[in-house]
Amino acid sequence: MTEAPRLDRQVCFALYSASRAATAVYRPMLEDLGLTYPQYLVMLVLWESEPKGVKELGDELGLDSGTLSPLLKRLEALGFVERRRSGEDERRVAIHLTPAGRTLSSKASGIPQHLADAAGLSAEELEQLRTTLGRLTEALHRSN
Amino acid sequence: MTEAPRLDRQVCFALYSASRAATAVYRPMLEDLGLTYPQYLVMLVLWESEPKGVKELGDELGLDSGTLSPLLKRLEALGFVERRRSGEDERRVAIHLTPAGRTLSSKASGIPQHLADAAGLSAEELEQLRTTLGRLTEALHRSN
DNA sequence: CACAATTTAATTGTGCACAACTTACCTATC
DNA sequence: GATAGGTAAGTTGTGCACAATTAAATTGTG
Repeated sequence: MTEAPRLDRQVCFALYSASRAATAVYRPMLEDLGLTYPQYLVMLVLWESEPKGVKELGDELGLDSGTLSPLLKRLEALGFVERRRSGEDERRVAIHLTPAGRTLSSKASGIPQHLADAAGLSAEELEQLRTTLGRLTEALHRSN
Repeated sequence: MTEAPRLDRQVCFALYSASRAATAVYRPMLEDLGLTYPQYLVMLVLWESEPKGVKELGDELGLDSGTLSPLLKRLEALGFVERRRSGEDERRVAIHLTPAGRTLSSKASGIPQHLADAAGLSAEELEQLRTTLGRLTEALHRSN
Protein backbone atom coordinates (compact mmCIF):
# COMPACT_ATOMS: atom_id res chain seq x y z
CA MET A 1 0.00 0.00 0.00
CA THR A 2 1.52 3.28 -1.09
CA GLU A 3 0.44 6.43 0.67
CA ALA A 4 -0.15 9.68 -1.11
CA PRO A 5 2.12 12.38 0.33
CA ARG A 6 0.12 14.92 2.33
CA LEU A 7 0.27 18.49 1.11
CA ASP A 8 0.31 20.01 4.57
CA ARG A 9 3.31 17.88 5.54
CA GLN A 10 5.53 19.06 2.69
CA VAL A 11 8.40 21.42 3.44
CA CYS A 12 8.45 22.36 -0.21
CA PHE A 13 4.87 23.62 -0.09
CA ALA A 14 5.67 25.58 3.07
CA LEU A 15 8.60 27.20 1.23
CA TYR A 16 6.52 27.91 -1.85
CA SER A 17 3.70 29.48 0.18
CA ALA A 18 5.98 31.53 2.41
CA SER A 19 7.93 32.84 -0.56
CA ARG A 20 4.80 33.94 -2.39
CA ALA A 21 3.36 35.46 0.80
CA ALA A 22 6.56 37.45 1.32
CA THR A 23 6.59 38.85 -2.21
CA ALA A 24 2.91 39.71 -1.78
CA VAL A 25 3.85 41.86 1.24
CA TYR A 26 6.59 43.56 -0.77
CA ARG A 27 4.40 44.12 -3.82
CA PRO A 28 2.52 47.30 -2.77
CA MET A 29 5.72 48.90 -1.42
CA LEU A 30 7.67 48.05 -4.55
CA GLU A 31 4.82 49.29 -6.70
CA ASP A 32 5.44 52.74 -5.20
CA LEU A 33 9.00 52.52 -6.50
CA GLY A 34 7.87 51.15 -9.87
CA LEU A 35 9.65 47.82 -9.35
CA THR A 36 8.67 44.17 -9.35
CA TYR A 37 10.19 41.86 -6.77
CA PRO A 38 12.85 40.31 -9.06
CA GLN A 39 13.74 43.79 -10.32
CA TYR A 40 14.17 44.86 -6.67
CA LEU A 41 16.59 41.96 -6.12
CA VAL A 42 18.68 43.08 -9.09
CA MET A 43 18.73 46.63 -7.76
CA LEU A 44 19.81 45.34 -4.31
CA VAL A 45 22.83 43.69 -5.91
CA LEU A 46 23.71 46.80 -7.90
CA TRP A 47 23.32 49.09 -4.87
CA GLU A 48 26.04 47.05 -3.19
CA SER A 49 28.45 47.25 -6.11
CA GLU A 50 28.31 48.28 -9.75
CA PRO A 51 28.78 48.04 -12.65
CA LYS A 52 28.19 44.33 -12.96
CA GLY A 53 27.98 41.99 -15.94
CA VAL A 54 24.85 40.01 -16.67
CA LYS A 55 26.66 36.80 -15.74
CA GLU A 56 27.79 38.19 -12.37
CA LEU A 57 24.23 39.25 -11.55
CA GLY A 58 23.02 35.82 -12.58
CA ASP A 59 25.53 34.07 -10.33
CA GLU A 60 24.56 36.13 -7.30
CA LEU A 61 20.82 35.70 -7.83
CA GLY A 62 20.79 32.24 -9.35
CA LEU A 63 19.10 33.51 -12.52
CA ASP A 64 20.11 32.99 -16.13
CA SER A 65 20.22 35.36 -19.09
CA GLY A 66 16.82 34.15 -20.23
CA THR A 67 15.36 35.80 -17.15
CA LEU A 68 17.78 38.69 -16.76
CA SER A 69 18.07 40.00 -20.33
CA PRO A 70 14.45 41.11 -20.65
CA LEU A 71 14.29 42.17 -16.98
CA LEU A 72 17.32 44.44 -17.45
CA LYS A 73 15.81 45.93 -20.58
CA ARG A 74 12.74 46.84 -18.54
CA LEU A 75 14.92 48.39 -15.81
CA GLU A 76 16.66 50.37 -18.55
CA ALA A 77 13.33 51.49 -20.01
CA LEU A 78 12.38 52.66 -16.49
CA GLY A 79 15.57 54.73 -16.38
CA PHE A 80 17.17 52.93 -13.41
CA VAL A 81 20.07 51.23 -15.19
CA GLU A 82 22.14 51.60 -18.34
CA ARG A 83 23.48 48.69 -20.36
CA ARG A 84 26.90 49.33 -21.92
CA ARG A 85 28.68 46.88 -24.17
CA SER A 86 32.19 46.50 -22.76
CA GLY A 87 35.10 47.86 -24.81
CA GLU A 88 37.71 45.29 -23.75
CA ASP A 89 35.45 42.29 -24.05
CA GLU A 90 32.73 42.83 -26.59
CA ARG A 91 30.77 39.84 -25.28
CA ARG A 92 30.13 41.52 -21.96
CA VAL A 93 27.34 43.98 -21.17
CA ALA A 94 28.06 46.11 -18.11
CA ILE A 95 25.00 47.16 -16.10
CA HIS A 96 25.45 50.65 -14.59
CA LEU A 97 23.12 52.49 -12.23
CA THR A 98 21.72 55.81 -13.39
CA PRO A 99 21.33 58.69 -10.90
CA ALA A 100 17.64 57.76 -10.65
CA GLY A 101 18.64 54.17 -9.92
CA ARG A 102 20.97 55.30 -7.15
CA THR A 103 18.34 57.60 -5.66
CA LEU A 104 15.91 54.71 -5.46
CA SER A 105 18.12 53.06 -2.85
CA SER A 106 17.16 55.48 -0.09
CA LYS A 107 13.48 55.19 -0.96
CA ALA A 108 13.79 51.42 -0.55
CA SER A 109 15.67 51.50 2.73
CA GLY A 110 12.61 51.03 4.92
CA ILE A 111 11.31 47.96 3.12
CA PRO A 112 13.18 45.17 4.93
CA GLN A 113 12.08 46.45 8.33
CA HIS A 114 8.49 46.44 7.15
CA LEU A 115 8.76 42.77 6.25
CA ALA A 116 10.40 41.96 9.57
CA ASP A 117 7.47 43.65 11.33
CA ALA A 118 4.92 41.77 9.23
CA ALA A 119 6.66 38.45 9.82
CA GLY A 120 5.42 38.03 13.37
CA LEU A 121 8.66 36.35 14.40
CA SER A 122 11.27 37.50 16.86
CA ALA A 123 14.61 38.83 15.64
CA GLU A 124 16.31 35.62 16.78
CA GLU A 125 13.76 33.45 15.02
CA LEU A 126 14.17 35.43 11.82
CA GLU A 127 17.94 35.17 12.07
CA GLN A 128 17.73 31.43 12.66
CA LEU A 129 15.28 31.03 9.79
CA ARG A 130 17.63 32.86 7.45
CA THR A 131 20.53 30.65 8.51
CA THR A 132 18.56 27.42 8.15
CA LEU A 133 17.28 28.46 4.72
CA GLY A 134 20.82 29.27 3.65
CA ARG A 135 22.05 25.84 4.70
CA LEU A 136 19.06 24.22 2.99
CA THR A 137 19.65 26.07 -0.28
CA GLU A 138 23.32 25.11 -0.21
CA ALA A 139 22.54 21.44 0.38
CA LEU A 140 19.86 21.34 -2.30
CA HIS A 141 22.24 22.85 -4.85
CA ARG A 142 24.90 20.31 -3.96
CA SER A 143 22.48 17.42 -4.37
CA ASN A 144 21.96 18.22 -8.07
CA MET B 1 22.53 58.70 5.50
CA THR B 2 20.36 55.88 4.27
CA GLU B 3 21.88 52.47 3.85
CA ALA B 4 21.05 50.16 0.99
CA PRO B 5 19.60 46.91 2.32
CA ARG B 6 22.07 44.04 1.86
CA LEU B 7 20.89 41.19 -0.32
CA ASP B 8 22.54 38.51 1.78
CA ARG B 9 20.76 39.78 4.91
CA GLN B 10 17.27 39.49 3.48
CA VAL B 11 14.99 36.73 4.70
CA CYS B 12 12.90 37.20 1.58
CA PHE B 13 15.83 36.39 -0.69
CA ALA B 14 16.62 33.32 1.41
CA LEU B 15 13.01 32.19 0.96
CA TYR B 16 13.02 32.89 -2.75
CA SER B 17 16.29 31.01 -3.27
CA ALA B 18 15.33 28.04 -1.12
CA SER B 19 11.98 27.70 -2.82
CA ARG B 20 13.51 27.70 -6.30
CA ALA B 21 16.25 25.28 -5.19
CA ALA B 22 13.61 22.90 -3.83
CA THR B 23 11.56 22.91 -7.01
CA ALA B 24 14.79 22.36 -8.96
CA VAL B 25 15.36 19.16 -6.95
CA TYR B 26 11.81 18.02 -7.64
CA ARG B 27 11.97 18.85 -11.35
CA PRO B 28 13.75 15.77 -12.71
CA MET B 29 11.60 13.44 -10.59
CA LEU B 30 8.39 15.16 -11.63
CA GLU B 31 9.51 15.12 -15.24
CA ASP B 32 9.40 11.31 -15.04
CA LEU B 33 5.74 11.61 -14.06
CA GLY B 34 5.07 14.22 -16.74
CA LEU B 35 4.21 16.91 -14.17
CA THR B 36 5.44 20.39 -13.35
CA TYR B 37 5.77 21.42 -9.72
CA PRO B 38 2.50 23.40 -9.50
CA GLN B 39 0.71 20.54 -11.28
CA TYR B 40 2.13 18.17 -8.65
CA LEU B 41 0.73 20.37 -5.88
CA VAL B 42 -2.72 20.20 -7.46
CA MET B 43 -2.45 16.42 -7.72
CA LEU B 44 -1.40 16.23 -4.04
CA VAL B 45 -4.61 18.01 -3.06
CA LEU B 46 -6.74 15.76 -5.25
CA TRP B 47 -5.06 12.58 -3.98
CA GLU B 48 -6.24 13.55 -0.51
CA SER B 49 -9.84 14.17 -1.54
CA GLU B 50 -11.75 14.57 -4.77
CA PRO B 51 -13.65 15.80 -6.64
CA LYS B 52 -12.92 19.41 -5.84
CA GLY B 53 -14.06 22.69 -7.37
CA VAL B 54 -11.59 25.15 -8.86
CA LYS B 55 -12.29 27.56 -6.02
CA GLU B 56 -11.61 24.91 -3.35
CA LEU B 57 -8.31 24.02 -4.99
CA GLY B 58 -7.45 27.70 -5.17
CA ASP B 59 -8.19 28.22 -1.47
CA GLU B 60 -5.99 25.32 -0.41
CA LEU B 61 -3.07 26.31 -2.65
CA GLY B 62 -3.47 30.07 -2.56
CA LEU B 63 -3.87 30.26 -6.34
CA ASP B 64 -6.57 31.96 -8.38
CA SER B 65 -8.50 30.84 -11.44
CA GLY B 66 -6.10 32.75 -13.69
CA THR B 67 -3.43 30.26 -12.70
CA LEU B 68 -5.58 27.18 -12.18
CA SER B 69 -7.85 27.24 -15.24
CA PRO B 70 -5.08 26.72 -17.82
CA LEU B 71 -3.13 24.42 -15.48
CA LEU B 72 -6.17 22.15 -15.06
CA LYS B 73 -6.71 22.10 -18.80
CA ARG B 74 -3.14 20.84 -19.21
CA LEU B 75 -3.71 18.18 -16.54
CA GLU B 76 -6.85 17.14 -18.42
CA ALA B 77 -4.94 17.01 -21.73
CA LEU B 78 -2.40 14.76 -19.96
CA GLY B 79 -5.25 12.46 -18.96
CA PHE B 80 -4.82 12.86 -15.18
CA VAL B 81 -8.03 14.74 -14.38
CA GLU B 82 -11.48 15.33 -15.81
CA ARG B 83 -13.38 18.60 -15.60
CA ARG B 84 -17.13 18.19 -15.21
CA ARG B 85 -19.54 21.08 -15.10
CA SER B 86 -21.73 20.56 -12.04
CA GLY B 87 -25.40 19.71 -12.62
CA GLU B 88 -26.76 21.40 -9.48
CA ASP B 89 -24.69 24.56 -9.82
CA GLU B 90 -23.76 25.29 -13.41
CA ARG B 91 -21.12 27.80 -12.32
CA ARG B 92 -19.03 25.08 -10.71
CA VAL B 93 -16.54 22.82 -12.47
CA ALA B 94 -15.73 19.66 -10.49
CA ILE B 95 -12.21 18.29 -10.96
CA HIS B 96 -12.18 14.46 -10.86
CA LEU B 97 -9.15 12.17 -10.97
CA THR B 98 -8.97 9.68 -13.82
CA PRO B 99 -7.63 6.14 -13.17
CA ALA B 100 -4.29 7.32 -14.60
CA GLY B 101 -4.35 10.25 -12.20
CA ARG B 102 -4.99 7.93 -9.26
CA THR B 103 -2.22 5.55 -10.36
CA LEU B 104 0.25 8.42 -10.43
CA SER B 105 -0.06 8.75 -6.66
CA SER B 106 1.95 5.60 -5.97
CA LYS B 107 4.63 6.61 -8.46
CA ALA B 108 4.98 9.91 -6.60
CA SER B 109 5.13 8.41 -3.12
CA GLY B 110 8.93 8.39 -2.89
CA ILE B 111 9.41 12.02 -3.84
CA PRO B 112 9.09 13.73 -0.42
CA GLN B 113 11.68 11.42 1.13
CA HIS B 114 14.09 12.26 -1.67
CA LEU B 115 13.79 15.94 -0.85
CA ALA B 116 14.25 15.28 2.83
CA ASP B 117 17.47 13.40 2.01
CA ALA B 118 18.71 16.19 -0.25
CA ALA B 119 17.93 18.85 2.35
CA GLY B 120 20.89 18.05 4.56
CA LEU B 121 18.88 18.88 7.69
CA SER B 122 17.86 16.61 10.53
CA ALA B 123 14.25 15.47 10.84
CA GLU B 124 13.78 17.80 13.80
CA GLU B 125 15.24 20.76 11.93
CA LEU B 126 12.98 20.07 8.95
CA GLU B 127 9.97 19.80 11.22
CA GLN B 128 10.87 23.05 12.95
CA LEU B 129 11.46 24.75 9.61
CA ARG B 130 8.04 23.66 8.39
CA THR B 131 6.41 24.99 11.56
CA THR B 132 8.23 28.32 11.43
CA LEU B 133 7.38 28.77 7.75
CA GLY B 134 3.76 28.02 8.52
CA ARG B 135 3.65 30.68 11.22
CA LEU B 136 5.44 33.13 8.93
CA THR B 137 3.01 32.57 6.06
CA GLU B 138 0.06 33.03 8.41
CA ALA B 139 1.45 36.28 9.80
CA LEU B 140 2.29 37.65 6.35
CA HIS B 141 -1.22 36.94 5.12
CA ARG B 142 -2.70 38.65 8.16
CA SER B 143 -0.56 41.73 7.62
CA ASN B 144 -2.19 42.44 4.25
C1' DC C 1 48.61 32.03 -37.69
C1' DA C 2 44.58 28.66 -37.66
C1' DC C 3 40.88 26.79 -35.56
C1' DA C 4 38.54 24.22 -31.94
C1' DA C 5 36.64 24.93 -27.50
C1' DT C 6 34.80 28.07 -24.31
C1' DT C 7 32.38 32.07 -22.72
C1' DT C 8 28.82 35.85 -22.78
C1' DA C 9 24.37 37.55 -23.99
C1' DA C 10 20.38 37.25 -26.37
C1' DT C 11 16.38 34.71 -28.27
C1' DT C 12 12.54 31.36 -28.44
C1' DG C 13 9.08 28.65 -26.38
C1' DT C 14 6.44 26.75 -22.35
C1' DG C 15 4.34 27.25 -18.02
C1' DC C 16 3.34 29.53 -13.95
C1' DA C 17 1.60 33.96 -10.87
C1' DC C 18 -1.33 37.59 -10.55
C1' DA C 19 -4.16 41.71 -11.67
C1' DA C 20 -8.16 43.16 -14.10
C1' DC C 21 -12.09 42.09 -16.55
C1' DT C 22 -15.92 39.21 -18.54
C1' DT C 23 -19.53 35.84 -18.62
C1' DA C 24 -22.69 32.80 -16.77
C1' DC C 25 -25.20 31.47 -13.05
C1' DC C 26 -27.28 31.54 -8.46
C1' DT C 27 -29.92 33.71 -4.54
C1' DA C 28 -32.30 37.43 -2.11
C1' DT C 29 -35.95 40.40 -1.93
C1' DC C 30 -39.56 42.45 -3.49
C1' DG D 1 -41.14 36.47 -11.89
C1' DA D 2 -38.24 40.54 -12.20
C1' DT D 3 -34.02 42.21 -10.73
C1' DA D 4 -30.05 43.49 -7.75
C1' DG D 5 -26.10 41.61 -5.66
C1' DG D 6 -22.98 38.11 -5.20
C1' DT D 7 -20.22 34.05 -6.75
C1' DA D 8 -17.58 30.59 -9.96
C1' DA D 9 -14.80 30.01 -13.67
C1' DG D 10 -12.59 31.68 -17.64
C1' DT D 11 -9.88 35.21 -20.42
C1' DT D 12 -6.36 38.71 -21.33
C1' DG D 13 -2.10 40.87 -20.55
C1' DT D 14 2.42 41.45 -18.10
C1' DG D 15 6.40 39.65 -16.04
C1' DC D 16 9.11 36.16 -14.31
C1' DA D 17 11.71 31.12 -14.45
C1' DC D 18 13.97 27.96 -17.07
C1' DA D 19 15.32 24.85 -20.94
C1' DA D 20 17.31 24.92 -25.39
C1' DT D 21 19.35 27.19 -29.06
C1' DT D 22 21.98 30.87 -31.44
C1' DA D 23 25.44 34.42 -32.38
C1' DA D 24 29.44 36.72 -31.45
C1' DA D 25 33.71 37.30 -29.22
C1' DT D 26 37.65 35.38 -26.74
C1' DT D 27 41.04 31.93 -25.34
C1' DG D 28 43.92 27.96 -25.75
C1' DT D 29 46.68 24.79 -28.46
C1' DG D 30 49.12 22.98 -32.16
